Amino acid sequence: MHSEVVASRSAEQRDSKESRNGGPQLDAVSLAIVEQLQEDGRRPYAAIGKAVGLSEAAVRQRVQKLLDQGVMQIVAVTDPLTVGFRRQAMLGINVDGDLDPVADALTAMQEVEYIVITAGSFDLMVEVVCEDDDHLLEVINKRIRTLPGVRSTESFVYLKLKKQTYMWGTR
Amino acid sequence: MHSEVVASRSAEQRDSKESRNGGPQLDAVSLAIVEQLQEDGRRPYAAIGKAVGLSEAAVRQRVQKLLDQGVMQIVAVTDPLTVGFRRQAMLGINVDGDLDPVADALTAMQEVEYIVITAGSFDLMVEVVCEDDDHLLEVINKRIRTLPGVRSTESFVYLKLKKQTYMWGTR
DNA sequence: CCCCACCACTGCGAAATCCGCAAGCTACGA
DNA sequence: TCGTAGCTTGCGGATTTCGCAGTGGTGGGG
Repeated sequence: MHSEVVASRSAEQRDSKESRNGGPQLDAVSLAIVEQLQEDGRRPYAAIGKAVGLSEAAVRQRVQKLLDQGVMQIVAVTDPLTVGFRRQAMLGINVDGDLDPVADALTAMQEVEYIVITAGSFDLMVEVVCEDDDHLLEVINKRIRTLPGVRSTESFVYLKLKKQTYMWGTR
Repeated sequence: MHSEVVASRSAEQRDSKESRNGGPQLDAVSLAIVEQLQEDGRRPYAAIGKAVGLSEAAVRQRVQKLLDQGVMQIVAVTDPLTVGFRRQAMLGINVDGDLDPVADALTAMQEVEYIVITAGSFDLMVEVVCEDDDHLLEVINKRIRTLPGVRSTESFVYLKLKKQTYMWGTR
């Protein structure tokens, strides 16, 4: 029993160091736990334990640690349009010099819910959620385009959200 | 008691019909429930009930309905890089003619986790999650660019995820 | 080599939560 | 007037959560 996913920490742990990108690397068991919670964020610990081959308490500890470390978050996600935010857009941004100051300033804005540094014809791609056109205009024109370092922006206003999934892993 | 969020169904419900965009519109109470679960997807029903002014049973019923209707989902979200998917990209796509066939084909691909129809110099923006460069190349080049109707694509490979939030509402 | 600290896991009992169900109430529309 | 829909209260049993004590393995330090 308890053999479905063998931790085998000694074999898996070859690169357990912090990989340069950010968070710590996950072993096979934590990965399996994340997958379970990607299917259903409210799944009970005992059920997860059964699936990954761990006791209920162990799962609880791991989940708590994953949450504390910020590796994952368990939340409700919706289509913002349904929740009363009627204007949403993706912005492509080009920056002069260091990206970080701009990225940090954007992080501080609550209307900005998603920020990625990219390779390609944009340096940054950010997603903004606004209440209406006026709000969107203000955020883009007054708050983002005026940030020091921002050279140019291009806007893609959302017309319809077609798909939104969180089940990589489940393949 | 039970006065923090007054439902006042008669006043709120002016536009309760299906708005053209998709899901049904939410009243103030369901909105408050969603906000609670955006902060913590595992928050107990009783606590939510206290916060929004509803009984535990009523919250349970509403949450179940919201899940069934697909208005929201309660899931774990992570940075894919942490979970072993080492290549991720945003694609801007331009399409000849009707967008829907292309959007539907993309929806069927499990590597595509996010699809939006946009106004601007792209018709579609999609986010893809892949295991490595080979995988990414195959998805873009062999599976997406060959779809009938796809005129052109532009890729923005992710270098670093800087922010990811799900707490609109909480403002 | 022993000892000890540390960490992750297990097992268990108590408390809290979940869940289904029933009865009663109100608002609303046919 | 009747029926429906949604909420509330109350309840009990099953399940889950949570804290804590105990165990086993691993890696120093003496």
